[in-house]
Amino acid sequence: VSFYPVNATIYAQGDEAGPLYLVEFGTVRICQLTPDGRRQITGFCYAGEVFGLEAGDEHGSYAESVDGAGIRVLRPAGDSNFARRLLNVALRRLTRVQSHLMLLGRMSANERVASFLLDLLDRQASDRTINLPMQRNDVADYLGMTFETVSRVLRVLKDRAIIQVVSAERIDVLDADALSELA
Amino acid sequence: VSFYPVNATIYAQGDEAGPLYLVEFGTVRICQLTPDGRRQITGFCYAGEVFGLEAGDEHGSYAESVDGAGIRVLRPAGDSNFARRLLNVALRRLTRVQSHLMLLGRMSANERVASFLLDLLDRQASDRTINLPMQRNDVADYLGMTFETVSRVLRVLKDRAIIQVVSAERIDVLDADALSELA
DNA sequence: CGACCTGTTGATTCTGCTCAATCAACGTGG
DNA sequence: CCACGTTGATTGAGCAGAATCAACAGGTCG
Repeated sequence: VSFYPVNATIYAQGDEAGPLYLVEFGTVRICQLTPDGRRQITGFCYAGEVFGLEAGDEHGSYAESVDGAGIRVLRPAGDSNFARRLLNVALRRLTRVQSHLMLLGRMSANERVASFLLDLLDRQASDRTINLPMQRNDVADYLGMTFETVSRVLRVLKDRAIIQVVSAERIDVLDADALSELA
Repeated sequence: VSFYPVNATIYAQGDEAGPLYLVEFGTVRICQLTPDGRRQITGFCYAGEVFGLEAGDEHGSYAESVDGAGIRVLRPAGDSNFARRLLNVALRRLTRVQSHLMLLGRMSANERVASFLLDLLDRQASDRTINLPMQRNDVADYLGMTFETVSRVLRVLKDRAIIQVVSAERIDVLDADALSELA
């Protein structure tokens, strides 16, 4: 298990692929860049989740730690069951990415943020408090919008008494039903 | 091998998953719907491609034939190599979907259409003529925009002498470099 | 204390959507 | 054979949502 401080690169685009990575604690973002520097975050990985699986022998995306993160490297065993386990990881990721497609292709800014908050709520197994380890810019690049718009949407949700912005990195959900309604 | 006429359902959302499908000829679209009926096409499958792989035992998306399509059903053998082959299919699809994320999240209408045309050019192994088996509405739902905008972008590309719209379902690329530049 | 970074808010612009009209291609029935 | 209805594509006008540009506040760290 190795420790990555804030914004450290775990692997870069073009690096040789192979090993998988397990998040022990902290948060990781998986990103892609356009030639002219626009960034799309294709996923966040939290404690207990696995990332680094990719087709080909080169990474098409890059991974960075969002906050301080502990990462365990999983070297692939030649195990015959291993393909099956990899398949599971790949399929889980696939469904995740596909609903992300829906979000980016067909949802408004309000809906995107609401969905994102609900997803966090679910993954953090909480029913009220949400922890946002990543900053607004990361959220924006994940949701396909600008950080200003993220900020504005949060304000709208606050004004409607759906959420409470306790601090920049902590949000309390006051009305989960209204949030589901929006998403 | 069974034949599906235009717009026929191959499997529906919620159907039991399991078998894979190989496109013998024709085109298939994979779609998802929001509760209120907005549609996102997550992928097109052309001759020689495989679809139907999903996590869980229920289909999260649905598949339809775009034009007349011949589909072969592949029943999974208990083969130990089978997991490996499934993994390959899943990984190929994953990279495809991930670049689609970039397209939906970070690209303008012009860039989306240009990328789409280049992708078709590549997959049809042609260097000039593109066949569009799907109609504008399908293209729009794939690219996360409206069919009117698709039409308008095509007009812009035509006016710039980058493409030639021979007919609704056939486009000739006059300047592939300019197209790459746009995408 | 000052410099910097993140986040919020405001003003303005612009891309793409909505609504609507028109047109071409096609099929049907008189 | 032609009038009619239907469907898909194109085009136009106006509008709305989100981006851009800009100012400012709070917090952190040297």
